[in-house]
Amino acid sequence: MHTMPELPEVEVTRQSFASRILGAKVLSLRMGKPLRWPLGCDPGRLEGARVGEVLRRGKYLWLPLLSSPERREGLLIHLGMSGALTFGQSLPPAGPHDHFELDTSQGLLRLTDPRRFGAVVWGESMQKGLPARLLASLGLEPFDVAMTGAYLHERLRGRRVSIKQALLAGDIVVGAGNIYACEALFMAGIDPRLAAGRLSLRRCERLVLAIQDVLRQALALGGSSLKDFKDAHGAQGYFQLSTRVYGRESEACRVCATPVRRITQGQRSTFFCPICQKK
DNA sequence: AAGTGGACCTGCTAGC
DNA sequence: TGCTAGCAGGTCCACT
Repeated sequence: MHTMPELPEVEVTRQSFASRILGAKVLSLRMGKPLRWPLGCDPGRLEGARVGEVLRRGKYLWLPLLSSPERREGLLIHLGMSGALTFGQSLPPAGPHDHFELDTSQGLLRLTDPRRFGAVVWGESMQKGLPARLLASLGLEPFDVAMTGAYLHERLRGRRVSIKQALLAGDIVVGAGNIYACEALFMAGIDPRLAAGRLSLRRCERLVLAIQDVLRQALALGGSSLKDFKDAHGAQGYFQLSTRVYGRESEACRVCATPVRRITQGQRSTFFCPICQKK
């Protein structure tokens, strides 16, 4: 029951427990082995707080914990590479990879994260302290109305990194990780090695649509389950059954049958079709 | 400022 | 069968 958390998986997770945990009263909080950052507060201070509406920003979730009317405290949660949240009233006993548990009046919220690149960080609000710092440099949400070809074109101007790496950096547009960046570039017919600043406005427009398209599709399929991603209900996703290039090295391109290539960019694998993605 | 590479950590699989 | 190398969904940070 672990994961592969790009935007669709994080959003699917959010939707799978947000309404069930809303209004719950915090009974206790326990941390296991260290995650990416320390929690940043005494776990006891959150007891008695009420859970507000769970929000998503990029691949982060914000869990508001209203300890009093004027306090907008909460927890910023990131799933890292291998994290998964589960929420329920009778979860199995905690295992060796369960490093965060929030017991509430409506169920137990648990983060399972073998690699521990994930994080649970307390903040007085989303706009203060460590949460604010982590969120500050995030780019636009892919479905923001301001997310247009013109915006992308403008933000990529002068950038010499490859378009693939520019997408992954997350400071221009959030949400597409390694899988969906590869998929979106394929759908837009763009060579992942192309310098970001050399994309024409027209290509930027196509790329925006492709990113939105692929994320929408993945969302509709409940996300990807590469290893065994499951949402907080335990339902798995099916997007991985339909990837066009990701994870398909040497297999035939679904459009032109040319073998899909795998290259390394910024220490990450990139999959693409050398024919369908010429420049 | 922008680009690059290292760091964090565990588990799984392919290959010998 | 058993060991080892290589790879995996992310992103921060230090350095050039």
